[in-house]
Amino acid sequence: MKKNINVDIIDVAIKAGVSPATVSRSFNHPNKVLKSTQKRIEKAILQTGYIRNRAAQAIQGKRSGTVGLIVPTLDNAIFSNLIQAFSVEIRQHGFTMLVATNGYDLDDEYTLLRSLLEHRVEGVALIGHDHSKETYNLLNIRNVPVVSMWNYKEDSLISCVGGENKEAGIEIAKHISSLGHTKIAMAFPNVEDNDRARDRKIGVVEYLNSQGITIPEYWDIKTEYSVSDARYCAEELFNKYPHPTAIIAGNDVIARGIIYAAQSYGMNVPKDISITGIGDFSSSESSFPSITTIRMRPNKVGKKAASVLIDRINGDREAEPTRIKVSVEIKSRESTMTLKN
Amino acid sequence: MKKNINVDIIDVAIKAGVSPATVSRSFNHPNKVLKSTQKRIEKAILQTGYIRNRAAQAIQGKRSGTVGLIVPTLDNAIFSNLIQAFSVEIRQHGFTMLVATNGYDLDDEYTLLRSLLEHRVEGVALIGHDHSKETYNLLNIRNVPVVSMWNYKEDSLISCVGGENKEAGIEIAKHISSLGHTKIAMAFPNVEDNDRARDRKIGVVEYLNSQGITIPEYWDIKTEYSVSDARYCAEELFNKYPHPTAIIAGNDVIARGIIYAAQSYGMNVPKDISITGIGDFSSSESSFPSITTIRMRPNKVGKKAASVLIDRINGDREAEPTRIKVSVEIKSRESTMTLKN
DNA sequence: AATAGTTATGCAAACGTTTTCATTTCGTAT
DNA sequence: ATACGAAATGAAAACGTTTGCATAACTATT
Repeated sequence: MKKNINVDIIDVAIKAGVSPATVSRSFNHPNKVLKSTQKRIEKAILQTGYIRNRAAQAIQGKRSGTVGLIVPTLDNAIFSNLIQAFSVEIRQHGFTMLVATNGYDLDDEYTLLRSLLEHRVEGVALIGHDHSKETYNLLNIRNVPVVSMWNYKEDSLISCVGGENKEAGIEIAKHISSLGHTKIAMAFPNVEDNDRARDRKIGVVEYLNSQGITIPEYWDIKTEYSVSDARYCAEELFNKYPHPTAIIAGNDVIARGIIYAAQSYGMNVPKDISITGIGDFSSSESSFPSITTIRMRPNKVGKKAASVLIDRINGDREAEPTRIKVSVEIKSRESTMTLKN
Repeated sequence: MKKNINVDIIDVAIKAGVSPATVSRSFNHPNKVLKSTQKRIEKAILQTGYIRNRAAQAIQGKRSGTVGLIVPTLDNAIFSNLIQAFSVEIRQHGFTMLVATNGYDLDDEYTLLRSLLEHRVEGVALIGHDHSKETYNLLNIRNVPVVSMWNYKEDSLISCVGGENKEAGIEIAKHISSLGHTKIAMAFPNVEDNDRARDRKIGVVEYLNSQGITIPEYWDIKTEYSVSDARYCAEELFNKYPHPTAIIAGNDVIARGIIYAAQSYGMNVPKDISITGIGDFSSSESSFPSITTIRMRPNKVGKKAASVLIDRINGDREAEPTRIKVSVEIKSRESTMTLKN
């Protein structure tokens, strides 16, 4: 078996009877080379099994053809819709995606960003607005095209695409309150270093307060971003009395964990207790009961963020951040109902 | 704000009062350079804000510091445990991961593989063993270190790490059959181009046949890999009579969709119907009811696959494929019970 | 038929590293 | 002190592209 590891642009050029420059042009400026020459080059590529070397291209200081993505974790429905949509869109434009996960650790994020920049990604996508000072600094100094996904912020330092999480919190609180609930619990993850969750929580609390409802500390549950931990925490809650008549969860994954807990305790959702999520992940509509939640349109956010990033890569490096607000919307489904008394 | 986009190794060298060669060595062979010189170089790096250029490194034909990963989709719990584990392990060894999704399209996969090779990934990870002839050919010709995840195959063409999916099918069928069920339905995705699902299904069918049980065609359900489609397909099934007393799903996601369907039809799982998954994804244990399934250890597979790939990258290019079988194991949980008659 | 304008191609100099080989420096044994 | 080997460093060639500039080959205009 012939191993053609080392065929380069020169071999192709020779085979096709042209200069390396022409081969290069046929990749990067196809309109600058004669159709017939292109044919010959293509044939030579096939014959030699040539695969162009992007590293050699990237070294020119031009395009590397990659963008970087840093997410807290891949192992969670929260981001998977978003990332998938982002990935598809980015590829449509000929980019390949470098992915790194930081496990919600902002220092780690900085290291990863550096590593991505070493690979000369043309742009970077991040989640949310909580990033370390070093991260922001580096992005700024190197003038990296960047977009933050998931959370809209009108005075963000960098471009962003997302919903207004505080508004999401308000909307869901409004919904629950309008159903007559006053004995309400909350289940959120640690909001430090996590602006998405923080804004949502603030929205919930502020709205409820404005309605004269306060959430006692023993109903302010801290949980991880996982079904299992949410279930566990909810069971802890159900072991004690009194029970709330509604629980507002920080996202759909947590909501699902709580619903499982309730069901395993023999409660009926929503008859015995109403439970809400935020996010509207892909399985929330088809679960049983389907989850009342706030639609944050992860697919739209992912896709839109990709195109914002690409625009920034191709466009004016000095432009003001692009900020796109994706509207949020209440999805009233089976997991909530009017308080019976 | 000073924009230091273009600081290179030479600038650092000058600042540190050494030659570029020494700076390079301090990255790649730190033991070959004096401690005191290293200190000076590090200081110069900090002062200049230098970020090394991996593209320029990769061009030497040496290390690019990246590995490629091609998965059908990111938007699914099936792969997320796996990928997360893979990603963490790969990074531990200083690699960055290029990710591409092919949407279960094998031609697309080939294109993506080419694109990854353009970026000179040092190795590639794929899912399963169903790949196009061109893909296998390219991997072979270029002698790319490669590992296939998720499915063990004793005569695989490439290295692999995974469980034996046929065995998984047999085990789950054995479980259901041992509970006394004979009226059994199946719900699998399209098994063409998907060896994982195909092997599982074969295992199920063969074992049941050996017990004298056959699955009628109207109980052989085709579904997509999603909660919503699985739920929809199951509802179609429940609309007709007779009902099976057990349903074997191709994986946990499908099982979950079926459970929702059953619950929404007022059935109790497992009292009215037993439902099984395959895979043991992270939320299967904490859902309600928890899902009886076959543990395929996605975390272990991902982690192990990463280390196999790295070994191959660093090791003998001509070695026989490494094949690691990760044992499968039945997890009997709440979604199944003995047939009551 | 001569000229100007266009288009296609080639030449050669970059791009930012790594590495081989040569040289210098240093420590140590005589 | 001197010589020797080892360790640290530098000089320069290489890696595989891209691109500005120059040239050659056409086309269209008069």
